[in-house]
Amino acid sequence: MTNELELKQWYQLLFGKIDSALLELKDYDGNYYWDSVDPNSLRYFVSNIVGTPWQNHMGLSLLSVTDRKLSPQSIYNLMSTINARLKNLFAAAELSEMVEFNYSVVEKYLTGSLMPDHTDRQRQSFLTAYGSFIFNVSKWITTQFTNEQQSYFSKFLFPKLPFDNRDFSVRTKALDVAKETRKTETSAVTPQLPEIRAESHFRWNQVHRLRKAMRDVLEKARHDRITLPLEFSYDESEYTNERWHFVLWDKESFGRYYKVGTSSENEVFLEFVRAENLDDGRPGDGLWFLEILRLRLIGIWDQEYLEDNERLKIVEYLNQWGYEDAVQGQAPFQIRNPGLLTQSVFIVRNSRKFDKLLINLEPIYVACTFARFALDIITSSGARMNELLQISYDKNCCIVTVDNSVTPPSKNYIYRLIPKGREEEENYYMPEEVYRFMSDIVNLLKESYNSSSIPEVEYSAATRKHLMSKKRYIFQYKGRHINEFTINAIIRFLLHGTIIQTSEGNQVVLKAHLLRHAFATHAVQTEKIPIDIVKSLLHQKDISVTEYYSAPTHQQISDTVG
DNA sequence: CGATATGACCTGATAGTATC
DNA sequence: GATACTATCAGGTCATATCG
Repeated sequence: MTNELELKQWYQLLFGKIDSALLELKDYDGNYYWDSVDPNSLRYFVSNIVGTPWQNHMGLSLLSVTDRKLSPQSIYNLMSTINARLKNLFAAAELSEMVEFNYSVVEKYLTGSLMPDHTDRQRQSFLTAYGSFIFNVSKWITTQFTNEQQSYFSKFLFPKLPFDNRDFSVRTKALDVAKETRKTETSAVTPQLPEIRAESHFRWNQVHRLRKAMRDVLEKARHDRITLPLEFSYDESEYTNERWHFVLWDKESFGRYYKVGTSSENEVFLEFVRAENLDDGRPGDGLWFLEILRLRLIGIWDQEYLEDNERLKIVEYLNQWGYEDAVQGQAPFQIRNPGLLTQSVFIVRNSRKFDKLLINLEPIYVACTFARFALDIITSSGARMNELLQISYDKNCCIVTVDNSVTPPSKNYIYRLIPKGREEEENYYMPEEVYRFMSDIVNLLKESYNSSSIPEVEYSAATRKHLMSKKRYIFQYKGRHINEFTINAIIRFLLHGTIIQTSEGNQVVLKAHLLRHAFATHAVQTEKIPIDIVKSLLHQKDISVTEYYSAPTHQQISDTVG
């Protein structure tokens, strides 16, 4: 018996640290409660909570919310919120034991006399999370345990508070403010939704053509046995009416020419030389992202070696595009997937060193491709981030049905994805174009994997990960599922420089969820789709949520009046 | 080795929504 | 309509890779 226990990882981690009765607690069927604790939460518990005065309180709460089947993400959020706050509170009020912790401390915090620099929203979040723990534990303990157990564990109950959220109006206030912000931002994006999609296609085409031009040159060079570097230019006439000049390098030739070395693979890359207007020969703008490269904004740009004036210049530039926290080092184009956007050490260092505009095109092309795909899906279906990420290349997810009741028969293109709050797949209808572009991505992936199939990868987002198995997710690269952080970064990259302003003239920072709001508003107000249809398109259960989403924007109201 | 660039993993705030 | 839960989004820190 003891042996069985000692084999368990949680037992090894917690033995001798937390209360032993709590550690060995079992349910009616004789299963240990700690067995079902989510690994992520267990890790957090071990590294952050063990050793604190509230470790047993938190442990009991953790078991209760786990047994009551809250989602792993919720549990993690609750636990980390409360833990962070208790840490602050104990330090600020100089407490050392749980018995000293009572409602007066919390009251001081909630009224702002303790830790005045915290926001109302933080105070309110703590109260909500704390209340949730108390609620769950008290409900759980009275239904699951004998009287003796109840009285034993009562010493591990967080003290009840004589007030709840209703006593503090901060929540409603905070929510109203947030809603209003969201509303003005949606208002700015909605009228531009078609343009956003068009712009993303246009820019993707630009990069696509550049990649093709580069590959042609490379092919020719190899065929004719010409050594790099090699200058080339081509005309970008579709919109820009410019001729762009580049030099094709590889690391070896660049290294020889500039006397620098590399220990990594010999890859080709581009140097952007100049753009000229085809009519009058004046300098042109070139690609939309050149300034991002010039300022080295991909990834974490706020490095220690930056001179003050360089830093100032970047902050100003980012502020101009709506990144208000730039001064704190906000990194809008930081991605969290290798192989996307990131230019490589060689490129970045040498760009800086020789003041050249060097471009590692493939990571940019890949990023733009996924960004375009994501934008297509969100702007045509209003899908959430988590739904987007679920799209996989297999017959259970991608379904095409034929409707024979009309002539000629029409096809429906459907993704089967699990929406928020549910456990079964539902239908997401897509335009045919989305499906067509998906096969381009599949080809890109096959090429990059150098294989006739694409591999199954682990689901990346922590939220709902427990529902998602390893699959051939479309949003993947280099053997990894692309995560939500990356998606937002590449969307911002692809649409960078698109002017989207609120009525007050503030530049809006795009993110996936904002586009969902814009989609709903656009569908109801402009496309005149009935609200109950929009509700089902968005996979919402409650029509009042859809109504809030799709209420007319300020812009549309003023258009009507004007 | 030192400096810079990138990656992996952890933490936590805040927005959104299903449900009571 | 409020609450309780669930999702999105972002920042921090430390480890590792790259190159002089």
